[in-house]
Amino acid sequence: MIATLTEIKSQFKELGIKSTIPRTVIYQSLMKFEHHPSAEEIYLGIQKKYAGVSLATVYKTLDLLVQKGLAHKVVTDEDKVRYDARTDQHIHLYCNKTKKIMDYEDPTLEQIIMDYLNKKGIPGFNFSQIQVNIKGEISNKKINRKL
Amino acid sequence: MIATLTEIKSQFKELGIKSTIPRTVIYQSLMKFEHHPSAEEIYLGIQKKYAGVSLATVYKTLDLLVQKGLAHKVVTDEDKVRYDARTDQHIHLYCNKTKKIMDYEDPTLEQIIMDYLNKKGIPGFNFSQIQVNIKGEISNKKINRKL
DNA sequence: TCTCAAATAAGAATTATTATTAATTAAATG
DNA sequence: CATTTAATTAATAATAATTCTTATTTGAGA
Ligand SMILES: [Mn+2]
Ligand SMILES: [Mn+2]
Ligand SMILES: [Zn+2]
Ligand SMILES: [Zn+2]
Repeated sequence: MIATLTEIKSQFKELGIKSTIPRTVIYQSLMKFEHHPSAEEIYLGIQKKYAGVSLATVYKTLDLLVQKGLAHKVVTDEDKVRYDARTDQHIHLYCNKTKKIMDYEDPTLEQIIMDYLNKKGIPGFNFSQIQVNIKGEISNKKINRKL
Repeated sequence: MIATLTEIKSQFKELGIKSTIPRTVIYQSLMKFEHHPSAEEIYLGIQKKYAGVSLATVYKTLDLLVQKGLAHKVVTDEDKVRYDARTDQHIHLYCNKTKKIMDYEDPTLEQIIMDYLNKKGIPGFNFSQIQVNIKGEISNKKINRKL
């Protein structure tokens, strides 16, 4: 999950992304976050390691990563976009209380939904991706979940 | 689906919402929209029938409706919240091309998911609502779908 | 009808994000 | 390795959505 600098650079090269220090730092930071950070969180998180990166660059780089398929946007009903270094199909748990967004692995459920939709189809609509968001509240018993 | 003014007023009274002209007009407008409008769309749509309502009032009223359970927010990766007069469980189709959000009825699929989750549970999480968003593109064959 | 707490209009303020532009930098080339 | 140059960045201005402030208006109850 956390890639080395060399790996990132070759990944960038493959995708035709010019490799710069801000870009590698931002991408590494996004991957290291244990939750789904906003642009500002990444901006702040970076300052220790690489002060001087501007917020605009963070935004532009995140956009680039999204466009090149290295990251996904995650939206909530707050006015702030979050980013996700995971781009494979997975489910998000939204906690109404803490406002945290957690990854939830359930390949079986995803498969059930996909099988159903692939068999049935949606008249007049060509679907390419399904998104399952589950809202609720973290319950007292602590589970070590990826935020 | 489209309620009469008297119905709206009694609905408001039940929920402890003071009935005012802006509120009833905004709520009626939201219900009449065949798609999932933004605050500004409602603001503009209202002007014919009731000019003079301010945009701030539209925002405040929509927030109130959401809080009282008469409307839901619908978010997209654009920086603009949409509103939905439907508050029952239903699926949304997001068209990447037209950016339209359509309601999709599939009680069977919803039931399958609910059954699965209710049986299995999510460790450490108390879920209250699931949201299924299906992304893709409207296909050429025209289907009369609720936007 | 009168009263008054609650709601509204108008516009200022805030916040997240995007655009502009001059300076910097990374890759390609010799 | 030094040079070239197009792409990237920092700084900051601009924009767009939403929220806040406050003086005025309004609707529900007495
Ligand atoms: Mn915005
Ligand atoms: Mn905003
Ligand atoms: Zn995720
Ligand atoms: Zn809907």
